[in-house]
Amino acid sequence: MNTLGYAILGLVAGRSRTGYEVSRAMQRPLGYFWTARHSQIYPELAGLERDGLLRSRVVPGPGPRDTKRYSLTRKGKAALTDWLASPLGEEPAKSELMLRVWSLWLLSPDQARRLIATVREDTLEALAQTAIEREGFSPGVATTDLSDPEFGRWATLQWGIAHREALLRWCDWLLQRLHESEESSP
Amino acid sequence: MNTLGYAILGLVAGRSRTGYEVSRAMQRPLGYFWTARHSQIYPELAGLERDGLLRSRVVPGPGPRDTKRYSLTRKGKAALTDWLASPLGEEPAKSELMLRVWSLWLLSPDQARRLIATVREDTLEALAQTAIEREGFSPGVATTDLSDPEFGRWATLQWGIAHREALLRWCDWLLQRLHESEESSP
DNA sequence: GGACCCATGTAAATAGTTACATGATTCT
DNA sequence: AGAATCATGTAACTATTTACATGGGTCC
Repeated sequence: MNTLGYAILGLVAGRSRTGYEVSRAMQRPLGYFWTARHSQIYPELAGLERDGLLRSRVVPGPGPRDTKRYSLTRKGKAALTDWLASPLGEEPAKSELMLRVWSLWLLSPDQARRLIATVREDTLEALAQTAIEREGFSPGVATTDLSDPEFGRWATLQWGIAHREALLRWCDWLLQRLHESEESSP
Repeated sequence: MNTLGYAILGLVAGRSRTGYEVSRAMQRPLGYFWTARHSQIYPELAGLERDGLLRSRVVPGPGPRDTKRYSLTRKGKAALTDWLASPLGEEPAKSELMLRVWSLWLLSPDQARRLIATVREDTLEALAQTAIEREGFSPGVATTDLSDPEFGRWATLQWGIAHREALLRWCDWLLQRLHESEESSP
């Protein structure tokens, strides 16, 4: 079983979904932590059904064609909870931003400042977006009750905010250094 | 050009390196932000040399066999700086931890608490490790001078610390909620 | 009429992991 | 003697992205 499979099971566990709905959730909000394109999702859904972790029923969709709506089987729920409680390995971090920062010394202070300033702007925008998402919750069951299927969305949203706020502070710290560099060696 | 190529150029830009040294740096410290195994690195190095972005000279290594030591060409430096200043897309986030948190409602309060407590412990350990790494700097040129090849390592280390401290606070926040849940529905 | 959303698939290519292969040196 | 580190590569497999393919409905 691969991680994408568990991601899909986690989405379908909360409520039944069509492939298209899974696909949209993998853009946002789950996409903040795990992304996949529809070309990866549809074959994976078929595989999960073949393995008896999901079941589907064909229903007339809102669109022109029939859609398959997937829901979790008992076996699927067991697989998901087993995975949740299993030991968590190291997070394989991939940050193109930090990769660029590693080589920041090759840029002029002004170019470096522009790069970080842009990141700051984008982060600020993303924070405004999360503020909107947060409004969809207040102060519902999900924010206090672990057994609510929305609890995870709430908890990960909180991390999204905390993460971006930390990034914002780091940008400010770095911009401060860069301004100092610019003054001492213009 | 792919991202791995720029990661390698960034490593070789600071000082010449052998494939093995690049490989180790991709475990730590660059590995905190971009990882690659040697099986991916050696072919990529060969490709970068073929494209004229790196040049190598064969030197007798400390080990039994001759090693190729790579350094950046003018063309390679130009490619790297162009990439650094180019528009930065969205960070494709992949966090298995947050993927699990999404489905946390499926676990008992006690199981959930154990998962997050383990993450807390691991984060604390990682922070202790970064503290050791930070000592290698104090208070050298890299911490103030953007033109120092070590500046990026310093700046990314700062982010590593800030990121982990934010994660720690989020764990504490979530554990607080989970204890409340445990009391109200045991 | 054109752009965009709904809706689901397959094919081809690239990126990344795991396993195979080899062999000297240094530490325990 | 056995394990770990140095050192470099290839082969097979899995994961992910990009492109191809199709077509109705809704909004402007």
